[in-house]
Amino acid sequence: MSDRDQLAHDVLTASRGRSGGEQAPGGRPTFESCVERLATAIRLGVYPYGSTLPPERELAGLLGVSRATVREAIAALREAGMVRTTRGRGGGSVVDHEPPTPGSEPGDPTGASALRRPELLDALVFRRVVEPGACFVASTVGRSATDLEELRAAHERVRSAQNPAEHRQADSRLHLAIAALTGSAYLVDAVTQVQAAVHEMLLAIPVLPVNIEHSSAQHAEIVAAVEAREPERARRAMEEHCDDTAALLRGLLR
Amino acid sequence: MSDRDQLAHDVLTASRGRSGGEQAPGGRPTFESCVERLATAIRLGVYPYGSTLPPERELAGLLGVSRATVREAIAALREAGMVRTTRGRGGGSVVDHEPPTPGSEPGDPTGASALRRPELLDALVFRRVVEPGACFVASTVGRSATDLEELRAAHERVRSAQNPAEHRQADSRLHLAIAALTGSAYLVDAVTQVQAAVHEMLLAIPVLPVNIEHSSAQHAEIVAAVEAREPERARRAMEEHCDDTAALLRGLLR
DNA sequence: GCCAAAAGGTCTGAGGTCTGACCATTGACG
DNA sequence: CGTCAATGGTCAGACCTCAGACCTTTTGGC
Repeated sequence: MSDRDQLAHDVLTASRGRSGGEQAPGGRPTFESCVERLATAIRLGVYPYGSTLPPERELAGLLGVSRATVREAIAALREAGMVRTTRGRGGGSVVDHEPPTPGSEPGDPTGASALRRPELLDALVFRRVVEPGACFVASTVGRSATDLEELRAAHERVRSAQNPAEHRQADSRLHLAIAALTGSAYLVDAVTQVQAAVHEMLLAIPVLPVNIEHSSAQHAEIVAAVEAREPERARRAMEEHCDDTAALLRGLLR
Repeated sequence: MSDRDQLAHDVLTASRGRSGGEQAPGGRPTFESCVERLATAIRLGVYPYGSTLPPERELAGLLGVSRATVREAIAALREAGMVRTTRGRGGGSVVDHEPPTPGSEPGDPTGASALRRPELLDALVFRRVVEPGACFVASTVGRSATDLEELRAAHERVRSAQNPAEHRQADSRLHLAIAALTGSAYLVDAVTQVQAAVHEMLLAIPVLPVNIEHSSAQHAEIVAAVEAREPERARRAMEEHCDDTAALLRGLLR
């Protein structure tokens, strides 16, 4: 199993969306959580645009559900325009470019997420703990050459992103790559959750080029510290990165 | 909703046991996760010995499942000897003293948990990130007087514990109380997970009085730092505490 | 060009879970 | 001392999910 597959496994295994504690009363938690986990994995760049999702039978194993449920989830993604499915050998579901605002609720996203705002702000607190911690651990544990390769590739993808959407996805992917360096499924799970929340928040605010530049400088420092195996420096750098992002989000979301 | 109820909500909402990614093929993930979450909440001292669990209808809401499933889960706990159930007004399920080794599998726990050892060791890594982070946050955010009262009460319970089992439970409760200080459901969730893992590991090794003494000194320092609102000091103290516990566990579990 | 492998598409019976209502028991309160 | 509200106990129908086999389509390799 390659590193990418391992990361995919961890991300797909990540806790279902914290919908406030209670599950949907409709009575179909499994199907909905599958849709959410797959959509999150795609949005966070685990399966980039144009790539092919694993076969349904494999996804069923990764997600821990039956193939029938996976199929329903993929059908939902297909209806949402996130994937295209073809049959036969070499076929599968390829990730399509996400439409601008395909949201199931046509209402404005800010209004819809008003109920989730406390949870999203909580995610920022959690992130300030988890991501710097992941940087610290990533700077101490032994990591394979392929792991480091993944890290550099993810960093490069962030720097060469052509548009905000691409940058956003590559950014998430970089943060996940750092977490994956630790080899801790718990940490990857936690970072997946916070990145999903951050992603959702960033979609709701305007992204300025100055923000991206600032972010890129911090990314460089973080990656350098992790590669140099300097735990304290890596943690500090990620703390600053989280603080700045959090300040931006807290300011623009209120 | 009181602080205690809020904590109960967070703990019960915590992610289901990370059974390695895949769910039990038997096909009853919900029921089993209910049993595990309730048992964890009891073991971690959210519902101390002799206290009464919330009514079934309320638990159903907290756990996000139907009352029928809650009833099955409580029935399982009853068969395991963890609770006693009485009917009528003022009745309910009261937490009974846990029998020494009621485990569903009569096999030795070490052998049974051999498969989970990588996950348990991973929990130690995650803990080293999450608990110090919770201490840091708890030392920065505003906390209510009742929150601080909870903290002091939990600390006092640890110090006055009469036997190892009681000490173990009070210790978990103290760590949860610190996490609850942050007001972050994510952090409480994470600490719940790591405490459940730590609890499981500590049950498998002999506990020496010298370990408890060492631990108590660190607890005092941690609580003092949190109360004094010194984030760096609190984090550092908890890091040491986690490192020492981890060293003990890693040494005795291999 | 043929064929086997790889993928999605379909079906069926069994079993788990949810919703919602109703019954039975008991103690708190007037 | 009686009432009744709170609590556990029970049931039925609908829906969801699972497992596994089988079919259909497509393509890569011989």
